[in-house]
Amino acid sequence: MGLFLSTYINRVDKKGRVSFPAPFRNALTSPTIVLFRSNQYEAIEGFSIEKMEELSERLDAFDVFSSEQDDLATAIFAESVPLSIDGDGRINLPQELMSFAAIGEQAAFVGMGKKFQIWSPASLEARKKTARQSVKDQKLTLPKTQDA
Amino acid sequence: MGLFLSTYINRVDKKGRVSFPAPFRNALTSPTIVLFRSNQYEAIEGFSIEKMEELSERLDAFDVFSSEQDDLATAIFAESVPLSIDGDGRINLPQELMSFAAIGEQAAFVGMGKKFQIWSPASLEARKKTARQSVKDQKLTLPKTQDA
DNA sequence: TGACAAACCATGAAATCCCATGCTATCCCA
DNA sequence: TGGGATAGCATGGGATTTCATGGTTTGTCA
Repeated sequence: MGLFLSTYINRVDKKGRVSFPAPFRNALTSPTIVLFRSNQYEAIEGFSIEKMEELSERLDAFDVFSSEQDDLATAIFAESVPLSIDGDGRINLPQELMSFAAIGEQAAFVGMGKKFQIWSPASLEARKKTARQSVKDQKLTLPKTQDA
Repeated sequence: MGLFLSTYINRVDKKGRVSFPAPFRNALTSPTIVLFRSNQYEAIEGFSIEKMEELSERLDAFDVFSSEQDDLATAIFAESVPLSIDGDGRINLPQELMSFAAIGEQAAFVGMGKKFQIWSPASLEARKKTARQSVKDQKLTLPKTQDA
């Protein structure tokens, strides 16, 4: 599976339909995604269905004893919404998620590698600013991979 | 994967197409590159999509739902622009990146080893001048191993 | 039969592909 | 070594396809 990269802003029509960005579609191996509320922001978070299955396995294997993880997993799996991409490359954003993320006429699809988020464009701008700042301030860097 | 070396200046046509220098193409293993705004200069930076995949793996070291992961992913992946090189060896420079780097009719491709930059030729000249001066003044040398 | 969701169709704009051209560097052979 | 043939490359223009987006019809289920 490819990566979700870049940011795309698409229009939400009155039926709640939005075009799922073509590059994101190409990153998927199956036309099904899973959406749920971000636990940090007023935004929607999403994975491919494969990633969701992988998460589930990981939780089963390692994290059963962390109650914190368990709560999170429970919340996510319980509240997640599976959506399929229609023949025209669109998804139907559930009303409840839209209002949670304050999404109106436009939705910003934000690529984050293996996951993506959906924001109201206005909130996203602020978020990007603080993300950049936070990386700078905390001097966050990516750890090196162990060479195989 | 080979290295990006030397500097090439190519013409940007009215559709926003530029020939991606042949030696740079040969340095790639897949015809997809990723561009983003340099955070130091008014220039575009880029590398191969493989590099991006490597970054994604490193990001996996963080917990999926941690704010560190989120900050990094937002700062890195959300701002990037994937582009594929067409059958004629050209890319389509997004308008937004072009104006950020003040690129008009010509684009200068600057090889920097594993990454490259794209400049407006004029800005590049200025930059080269100060870079040379800085090397002279500070007697900069290369570390034995360097971070990307 | 009515209401809602899903499939289907239409359209304009933008990105991509395809073909053509001329220039330059390289090759090849006398 | 000279010089013509050849191939690679940057560049331009037109044709074609993709994509986002809007509307219409069909299907489904109460």
